[in-house]
Amino acid sequence: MAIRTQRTERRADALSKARIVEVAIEILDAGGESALTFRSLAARLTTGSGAIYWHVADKNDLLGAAADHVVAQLMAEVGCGAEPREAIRAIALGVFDAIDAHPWVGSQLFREPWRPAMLQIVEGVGGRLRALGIPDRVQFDAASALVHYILGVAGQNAANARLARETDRTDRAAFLAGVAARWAQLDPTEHPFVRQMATQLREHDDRKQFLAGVDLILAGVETVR
Amino acid sequence: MAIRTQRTERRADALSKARIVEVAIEILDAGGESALTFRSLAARLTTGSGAIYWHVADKNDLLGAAADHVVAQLMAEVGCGAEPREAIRAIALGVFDAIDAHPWVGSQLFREPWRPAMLQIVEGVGGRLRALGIPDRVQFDAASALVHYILGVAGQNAANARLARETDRTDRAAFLAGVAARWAQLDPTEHPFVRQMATQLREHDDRKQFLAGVDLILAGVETVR
DNA sequence: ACCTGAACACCGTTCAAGT
DNA sequence: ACCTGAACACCGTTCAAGT
Repeated sequence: MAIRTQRTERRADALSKARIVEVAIEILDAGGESALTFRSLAARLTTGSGAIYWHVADKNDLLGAAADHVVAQLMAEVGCGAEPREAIRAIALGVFDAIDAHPWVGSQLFREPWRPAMLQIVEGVGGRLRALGIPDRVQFDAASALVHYILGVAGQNAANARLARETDRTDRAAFLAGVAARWAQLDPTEHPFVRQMATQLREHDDRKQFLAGVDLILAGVETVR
Repeated sequence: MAIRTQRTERRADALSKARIVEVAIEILDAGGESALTFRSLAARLTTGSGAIYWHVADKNDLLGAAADHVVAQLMAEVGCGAEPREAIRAIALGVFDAIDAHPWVGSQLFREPWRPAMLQIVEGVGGRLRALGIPDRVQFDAASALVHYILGVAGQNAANARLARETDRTDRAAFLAGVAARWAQLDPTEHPFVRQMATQLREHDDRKQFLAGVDLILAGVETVR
């Protein structure tokens, strides 16, 4: 029974929360939120599904830790630019691009506002607003507005990515073109604006439009300075 | 076997999509997203779980239809105020209050941007922006910014409500106080802004802050007019 | 045409049993 | 201390069978 004893021998790469999160991110990136199950994760880690619970409280904790890891990495890459406005833009774009690469993060950011992911984003944006030297009251309103706007786009992109996967229109441009086509067919008297927006949606750069929204809020902040 | 024949007799209130959605909303409001299952729904409708599939494609369709119903009602109540800026504020507050009453709607708004719920919000906001007579380009950026901001707050409130239910801190004020307490205990050198924000969070009116965000974006729009 | 409810193929989570 | 994997209590969805 040499095979048997070898099988149960202690593995070289012992299980750890870091390793579990790492593999979880790989599964999420490859197959979306529905692909991550304790069974698929255990199979990839060549262990039992129950073993994961020794390192992770539950699935919520696992998803939260995975999102924290992605956001921590992105915030480290953003660094601390000199000019506050530019730094805020960099953070916003960093989150946008991170959700583009890991769509499932978008829906995770909302859960548990005391998690590192959310705290880092709020601190990153709010700290730069404080550096702008605007009144306290405005600081909090502006930080809240910017973070909620970023979350909103993140959540929408996450949902779109899920739908794109289901429809087999893998890339974002093709998916948005599909949405535009639907919008364009709406009743002109009931939805004149959405119809007009559809033509824009077909050829627009949504990353650029995202940044335009950030600038719009920042411009509003200057107003009440 | 009189009982048996009576049991299988056709009910007075026949099943319909409208009736299914109505009861689904009741369950969602009472017990949150996790309370709605085809089994619980079938029990409340005194029918088999399979019967629901005759009127509804799947759970996604059911949740979407429920959210559409709530949003349609709220948009009807908002009406069409004279001044565009006031109308946008009214729509935003309408969505905010609707999610306060039906938190599960918050996470549903993201899914399928061609659903009536999303279309009505985009049209409502965008149409009023057009009435302001600003350039096309700015109109679309502003509509995108406003809708994504509203969605972001909606999603966050939905997540908070779910957490509040799990923690038994049913009302929003108590939940936010709990978040504030956590934030206040953070490391002052790592999270100076979030710590300062915590004291604000404890006693602030988040409905008012939500409106302040809308005004901030509208002020930004005036800038590029 | 519409409804019934058992059956199927999954989940997350637990836990006695192992090393 | 850490891992294993069967078992439990659920899900959404399907579908033969009924009226």
